[in-house]
Amino acid sequence: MGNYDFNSIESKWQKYWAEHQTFKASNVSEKPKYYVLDMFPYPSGAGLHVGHPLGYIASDIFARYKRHKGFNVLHPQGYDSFGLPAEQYAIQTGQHPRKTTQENIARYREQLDQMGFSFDWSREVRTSDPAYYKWTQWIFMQLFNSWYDYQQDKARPISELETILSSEGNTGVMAASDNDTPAVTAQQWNDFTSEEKQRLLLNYRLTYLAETEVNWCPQLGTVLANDEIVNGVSERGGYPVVRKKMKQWSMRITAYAQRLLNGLDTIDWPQPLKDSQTNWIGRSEGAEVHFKLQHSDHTISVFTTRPDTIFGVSFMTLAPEHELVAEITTAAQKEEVETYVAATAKRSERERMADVKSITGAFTGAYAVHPFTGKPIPVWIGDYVLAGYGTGAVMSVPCGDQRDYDFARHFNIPIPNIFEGIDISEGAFSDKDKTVIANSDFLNGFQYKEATNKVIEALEQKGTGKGKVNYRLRDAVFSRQRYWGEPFPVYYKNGLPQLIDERYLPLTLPEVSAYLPTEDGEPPLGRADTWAWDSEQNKVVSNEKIDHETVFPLELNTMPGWAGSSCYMFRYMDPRNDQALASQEAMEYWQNVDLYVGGSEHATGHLLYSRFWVKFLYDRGVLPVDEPFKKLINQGMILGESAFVNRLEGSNTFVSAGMQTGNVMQPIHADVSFVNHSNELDIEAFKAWRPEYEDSEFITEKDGAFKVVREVEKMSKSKYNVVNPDDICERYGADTLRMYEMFLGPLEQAKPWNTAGITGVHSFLKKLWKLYHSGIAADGKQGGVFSVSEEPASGESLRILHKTINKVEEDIENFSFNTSVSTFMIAVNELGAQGCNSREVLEPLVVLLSPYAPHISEELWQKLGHSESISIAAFPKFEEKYLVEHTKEYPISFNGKTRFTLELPLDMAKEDIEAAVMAHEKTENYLAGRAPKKVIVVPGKIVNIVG
RNA sequence: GCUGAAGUGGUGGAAUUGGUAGACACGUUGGACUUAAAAUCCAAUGGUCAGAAAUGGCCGUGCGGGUUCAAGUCCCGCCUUCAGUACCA
Repeated sequence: MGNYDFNSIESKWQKYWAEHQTFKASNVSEKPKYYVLDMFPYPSGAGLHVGHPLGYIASDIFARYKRHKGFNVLHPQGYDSFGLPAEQYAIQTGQHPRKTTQENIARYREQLDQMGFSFDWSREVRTSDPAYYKWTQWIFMQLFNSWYDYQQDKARPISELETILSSEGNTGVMAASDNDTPAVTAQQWNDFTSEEKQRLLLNYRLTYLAETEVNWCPQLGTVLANDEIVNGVSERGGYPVVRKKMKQWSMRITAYAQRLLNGLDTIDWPQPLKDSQTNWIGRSEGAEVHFKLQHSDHTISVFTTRPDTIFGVSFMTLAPEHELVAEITTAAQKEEVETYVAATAKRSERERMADVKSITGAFTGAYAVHPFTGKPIPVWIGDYVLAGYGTGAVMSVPCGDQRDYDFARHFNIPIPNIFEGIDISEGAFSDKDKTVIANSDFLNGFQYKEATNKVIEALEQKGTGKGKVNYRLRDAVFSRQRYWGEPFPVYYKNGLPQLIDERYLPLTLPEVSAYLPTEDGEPPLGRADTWAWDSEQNKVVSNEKIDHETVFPLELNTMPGWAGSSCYMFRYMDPRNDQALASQEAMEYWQNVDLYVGGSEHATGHLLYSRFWVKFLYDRGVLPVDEPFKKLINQGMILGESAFVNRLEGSNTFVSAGMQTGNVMQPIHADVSFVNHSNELDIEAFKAWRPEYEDSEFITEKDGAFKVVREVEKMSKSKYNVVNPDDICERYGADTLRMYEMFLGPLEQAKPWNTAGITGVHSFLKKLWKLYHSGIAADGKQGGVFSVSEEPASGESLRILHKTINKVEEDIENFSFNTSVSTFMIAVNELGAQGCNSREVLEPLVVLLSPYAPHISEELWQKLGHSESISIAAFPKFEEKYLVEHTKEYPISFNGKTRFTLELPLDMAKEDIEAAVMAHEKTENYLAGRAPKKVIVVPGKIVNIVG
């Protein structure tokens, strides 16, 4: 019957599925819905390596499984196709990013198709497609036109705020707003010019333009959000990042801090991921305390989590960037303070982080007044206080905080002790649950909790402070000085941002002569000749037409990468709708994503931002749900096994791994394709790789082989350790690749790719094929096995089948796909040994296998006599009766009475059971009168009864 | 430092959640088929001791204690590795 010709089987079914649109999901169905989504890929020029599809395979198994289970499954795919790499490639080559992006997408699609995924491609979206980013721009506009009302705890239209302002002013408004929002009465508001009104409203809008200190990356020529910076350098490229004041769009995500936190309790995500979002949001409870300054009208506000230690304050510290620093510094201290401020400003984020140990600061000469004792408190500045957290100022309690303690020690500031019976001569005591407060007036004798409540009460009475919850989360900078991103639907009239009318969306990206910033430092869109908005004709016109009446300059920044990915999961529900993000019916039907699969690196980026946008759109009545992803699985990364050849330092001689005797070696990456599975290097291939290696010497092992050193690293082109899925599919087939990736280990764990092991899975599929066609079982026995017969199945083979169904279903539900592969192998071996060839058993087995190995399953299913696609077949049901019916009952007596009966497989010999009982009677357990609760019997082997 | 995850054969990893530790696979060794290689198939494979053998004994899940008839699994105390985060007041 021929060999297992996976290449032709796989292309045959892939073609069949495409032609029949087998996986096309309908928005109208009687079936229950299930939405399975992968984090969509950024199509890079390098194509996919074997690590990328891991999550797609897992989600595809789940999607196919759910279809079998009778669900209407939505399983779409698309591309996150705006982004920096395409733009940098464009800068180097002059090639339009649109073109490279299209080419990369075509390549991705080819690779994805090859792996037999059951995506509904009719719903594909691309973030760089104007028909798609129309809705990204639209959401931006909704944010611009909204404010956050803490009283109703939701976002509301900005027009409602205007109504409130015109009748009551803003004093009663509890809204998320800028810190320096001035108080305005209704009278003042109504007297405002339209421009003044707009300026005030910008303080409330959920996306706003503000002069903020941002992370500027000179090499990339753009600002970065906090989550795009890792260890003080840019995530992409690893370039230094400096602080810079710039006018930028920001998203008022801080308004949603508490709800983003609360929502975590309602979703089924991995705990580590929830933890990192919790930490990122960084809620802390405490108090805000206002310290009046001596000889000045100014007040310094601080946030503290330990208001109970307020009597331990011996100084205050401001961040060097604090706005009051210049004003409060005395003439005598001016020079010292200015020198210090200048010195800290010059230091990059990275230097500051690297050098946390050294203590620096300066005295301002100013004194604050203690709110309770009235004593003067010296005000210092120090860079251990961060401008971006809390109020940028702290009340320093050296006895209770190690940083304050170190600072006080360094500058000889007194360290009063306010803890009863605690020695603070060596360091601060910060364990708040183990102290009793002393030397603290009305707080004496109280512990942390009561003392905190009392202080807050007292502060509120005096009007010098209040209880407060502070969040670490910052508003997210939303502008990027890039070309390849969504343009803002914004133009500027007298420097004030105006939205273009939503009827004229999308505002499409203009053409530019080059993708670099302009000479005067403007973003690339500054090069566009046609980038002005005619507010009468409502269209983009040439910059030359800009005037003061009707034609205005458009925004030159573009949106960041996360803009397009924050709501794409809803667009899939109705991707071609040009009237709405998606129709109400579609959104009501699909609700939100039931299963989302992707990497954990998006914990504090995409996964936080999309939750924010979804909550916002829920508030505004656009979406019916307020969380995008009900359940989330993080697939682990597949790592590469790099190969290093060692070169003698400064020479052209390479030395095999076993022949290095203490010489200084320089490891060099060799392409893994030159190395076989016993770590032997193909010297000729290596020589031919680079001209400089052509004449190299090679010191080999005694047997003549040259061995490389292996090391596990991230899979990357630059490390020459990339394994390509195309090659694997070509050689072993997609079904083998799919099953092997699952077999490699637990889905959520990082693990190195090792091609050697793939033969195990591959030969399983070959065996299955052979078994069906030639009836030769795995153990070589001939028995006509699997050449399907209509005979009823034996009890034992039904038992094997249902054991397998039970285990595989359990595995899929728990995402333990790795153990299922073993289960299939065992089942096929056992059935082969049984000589089972009944259709009754084989059909369900083939269906059961299909989520993992869809192509071979489909092929065998067809051969079993079915003409319909396997994906509409009913999933085999696990029926316990097959496990039960084919077992025998044995009564077990205990202390003379029959205490219970045992269910055991039919093939269990009676002698074994009797031996078990006898063995049990000798145990201490029996002698102590304990009844057994479980009996373990191994046929022909050890027997054990446990109590 | 803090948070989280994890330590099981030569390797990747199983273990019905307290009940035969090492499933399944890779690798290795031996064998079959080949002139040979590849492919394929079969057998053995945690360590150790006894035995010609069948077989049996002992030790074994990072380390040290504990609970239990029974611990990879639970409790206490350590060690190590990885990941995230970091002067967050």
